[in-house]
Amino acid sequence: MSGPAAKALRARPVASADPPAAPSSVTPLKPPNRMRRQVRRGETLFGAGDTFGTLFVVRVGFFKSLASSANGQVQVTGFPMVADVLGLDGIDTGFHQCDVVAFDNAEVFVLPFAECEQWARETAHGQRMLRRALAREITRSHDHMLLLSAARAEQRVAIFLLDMAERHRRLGDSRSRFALRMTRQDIGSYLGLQLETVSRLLSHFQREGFIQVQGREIALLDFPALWRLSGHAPDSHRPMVEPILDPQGNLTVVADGGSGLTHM
Amino acid sequence: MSGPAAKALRARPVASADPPAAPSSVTPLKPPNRMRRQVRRGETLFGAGDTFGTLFVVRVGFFKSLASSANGQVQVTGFPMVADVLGLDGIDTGFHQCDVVAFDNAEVFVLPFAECEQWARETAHGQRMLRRALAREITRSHDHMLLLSAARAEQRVAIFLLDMAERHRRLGDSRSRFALRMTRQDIGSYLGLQLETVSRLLSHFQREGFIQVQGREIALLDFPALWRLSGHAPDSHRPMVEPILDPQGNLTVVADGGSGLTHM
DNA sequence: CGCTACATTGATGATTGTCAACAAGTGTGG
DNA sequence: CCACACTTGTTGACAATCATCAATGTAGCG
Repeated sequence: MSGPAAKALRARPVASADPPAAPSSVTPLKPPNRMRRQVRRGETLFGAGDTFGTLFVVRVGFFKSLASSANGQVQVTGFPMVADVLGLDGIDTGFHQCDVVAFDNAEVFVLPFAECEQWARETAHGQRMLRRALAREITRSHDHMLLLSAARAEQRVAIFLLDMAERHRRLGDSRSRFALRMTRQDIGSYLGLQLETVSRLLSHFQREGFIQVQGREIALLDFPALWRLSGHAPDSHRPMVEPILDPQGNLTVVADGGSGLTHM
Repeated sequence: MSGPAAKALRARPVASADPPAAPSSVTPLKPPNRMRRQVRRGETLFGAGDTFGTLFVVRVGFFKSLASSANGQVQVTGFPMVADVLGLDGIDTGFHQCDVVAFDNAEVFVLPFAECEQWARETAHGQRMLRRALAREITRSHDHMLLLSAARAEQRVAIFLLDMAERHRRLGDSRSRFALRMTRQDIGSYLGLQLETVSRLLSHFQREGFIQVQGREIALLDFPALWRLSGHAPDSHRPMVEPILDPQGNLTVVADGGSGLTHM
């Protein structure tokens, strides 16, 4: 799967870059727009047990990631969407730990991990990007653990809705009207609740006038009320650092020397 | 709070190591045994909001790590013990997200992060170690999320006991008799339960003859029963890759050229 | 010795899971 | 085009788990 650069690079861990000589001192990650992959609705991008070789960045579409425990239980661990990084869970063991499934027809950038490693080795920026992608996953998990152990169902659903709203806002969509791509069961699994509980609470929120639901179409009508239910402050979302996709949907890959030049 | 090395290193992120020049072409991580730090019982190794500058590896002692949410809730996210890596949560933002508190008088290796970065940049092994430390944290979080959302109280406590047993075994202690360092409340917080529930279940397990409890002294008497309760297979623990401490309690830092030489 | 923190146990109730019925939407094939 | 199966979502009734409140016991520590 990884390009021809892969094995050549693994062999010589440090050293100067080898293939077509780079114009500047540092080879950028690659022309990323060439390396894409289509994933059709319902298809898995990768599955638990697959050998790990590449990272992915979502370019179009929505996904769910599923972790399964030793005893065979399956849980939704996240809903990756545009600009999210996928595949980090495979770095540790060399095999993916999660299934990642597309809700829609989707498209991802494919980043052979060997190239990412090289990039990280040769540029301070690359190193930072890779590390942050990993570290952000950690903080995200911690946040979610807190939700799962310390919040009541009402809080969880409110937090979920606000999180989805915030993520849509960041992508330039409306934060108050959007379509959920996942089923109530997916939401329940993600939040550690039964699907009936999710459904009931959505109905309840609607009766109270906080939201409007019709199937998977959601409109958030009363953010202050949802914030109150969630127990969080209005601005309590973690800051976004160094977005991975530019507004045009291209990968931002920054060379080392310059101070923030965006490559494409 | 972090030692004197911290700010000096933050200032010069890359560059060659500063103190005594390294003999070989690749500077090993450092003479690690010199960089240690004592933490007294009840002291915090670092706290949420502290500027991140160093990683730590536990050499002696037991800790708890605490995450706090935006709304002020606090949860125990883990019980680091010997050979565990601490401080990874600060990489993302540059500030620590957790408090880490010592249960006993403890001692940690101090790894200035700038040196870790350099090590990771210059050696394939270093890169792998850092990445794996991060990635393992991710898989650990996923496992814990599964526990928090999908397991019943009885399961959670059984899993907790088996996990503690396994970790003690790996450190060369008895896996069937050990002392819990944390309070019932800490356990409850970690497992997403109330302290009374933990206490009740421990008593219950004892009545059934699965364990023997007296305060914090625990003896596991019937592993098959606990495995059954936990819903896991006997061997369901993730494999250990490349231990960070050797049997003598020294950091294993491997230079790039050799194929597994242990430094000290 | 008494204070304090920690642990155990019981009684009670709230939250949420479970079971079940039904409605609405979607796609398939006759 | 309609009947049909199938998935998803909603709502209700009920039960179980676990949290809460409270009382008591115990161990460490000045």
